[in-house]
Amino acid sequence: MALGKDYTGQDCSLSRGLELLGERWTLLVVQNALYGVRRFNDFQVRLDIPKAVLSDRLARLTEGGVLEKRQYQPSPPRFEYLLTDAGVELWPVIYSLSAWSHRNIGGEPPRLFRHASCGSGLLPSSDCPECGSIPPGEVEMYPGPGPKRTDPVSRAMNRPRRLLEPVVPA
Amino acid sequence: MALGKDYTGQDCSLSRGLELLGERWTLLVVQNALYGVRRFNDFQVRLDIPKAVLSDRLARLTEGGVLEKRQYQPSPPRFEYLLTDAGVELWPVIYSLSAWSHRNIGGEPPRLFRHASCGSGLLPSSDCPECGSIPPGEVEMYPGPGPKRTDPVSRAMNRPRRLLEPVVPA
DNA sequence: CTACCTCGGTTCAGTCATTGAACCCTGGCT
DNA sequence: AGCCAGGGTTCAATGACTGAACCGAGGTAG
Repeated sequence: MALGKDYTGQDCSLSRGLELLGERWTLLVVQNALYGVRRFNDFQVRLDIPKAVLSDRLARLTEGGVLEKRQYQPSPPRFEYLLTDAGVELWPVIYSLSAWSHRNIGGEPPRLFRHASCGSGLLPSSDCPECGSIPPGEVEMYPGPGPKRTDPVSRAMNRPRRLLEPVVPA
Repeated sequence: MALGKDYTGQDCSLSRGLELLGERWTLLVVQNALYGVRRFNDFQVRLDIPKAVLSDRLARLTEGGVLEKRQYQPSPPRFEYLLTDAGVELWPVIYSLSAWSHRNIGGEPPRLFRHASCGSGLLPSSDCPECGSIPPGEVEMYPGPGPKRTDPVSRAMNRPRRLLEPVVPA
């Protein structure tokens, strides 16, 4: 990750994971991909991230097998970044870290999550208390009490929706 | 986190969590604290981290309520850093990210984990497949097939042991 | 009493990453 | 012909990380 140096000498899987995912912005990009963001411009608008950094992060995540870059129309050529299966498997990591942060740092969450088919809120592990482990496609996201961004991408995301459902700004 | 700028403008808990935990080395420090490392020097030896950075990370984690600094002997004055309850709650986050990295990036793990009382390996969520959610104190860590560091702290850690049990280098 | 050792740091110059603004190119649209 | 959108690249300034050197309090061996 940062500073050209990797975590050489470290012997654990975590350090290898952090080389790919541990840089600034990277996990927020993955989070937004889970929320349905797919296009360069939409990531940029929603995250307020410098374009050069976004470009780098999308490229690394693509190399690393977390995202896949696809052309979604031939002309003008336009691209989107989709989560791979490996990328989707990051949902429990991202949710559990969000949940930890909410419990231990505070702040009102702008978005809440529930199991779409039974309506239960999720456990910190991202499991459903009634049904156990559930895939992200069955998780419904809906507005919570916290403050929300007002850019078009965030507004499109604030309507109740499943994870992974593509965001289409107005 | 990095660059004096925080993730201002972001509206999610995750960004607040990453301000505290998302810097280089921070999560590895917490991981090693879960593995039983407590002293400045032991972190430094095991992680090969610049002392200035370690000093900064321990201070931030202490401010942030993840660690607690304690003097464990009066003379000469010596200190240790213990995980708070909030810090211990990071175990599922760290384990699930490690497990993801192992599945999706590869490499042999130097350490494996099982539920001490029933002997089952852990699910990716860090739950026991037989007993469900278990506290870190009931997780036993034992050597896996992967390469291991040979510094004294790592060697002390490579004996089978519970999470959180203090590491005592030879 | 002196020299040396450990622990737990701090200081500092050099290197590398991030930022934000400016620019660029392709291909529509008017 | 001129303008716009999407998806980037370039570049100077700023800030973080690195590694080596240094430091001070308190033991301890000679």
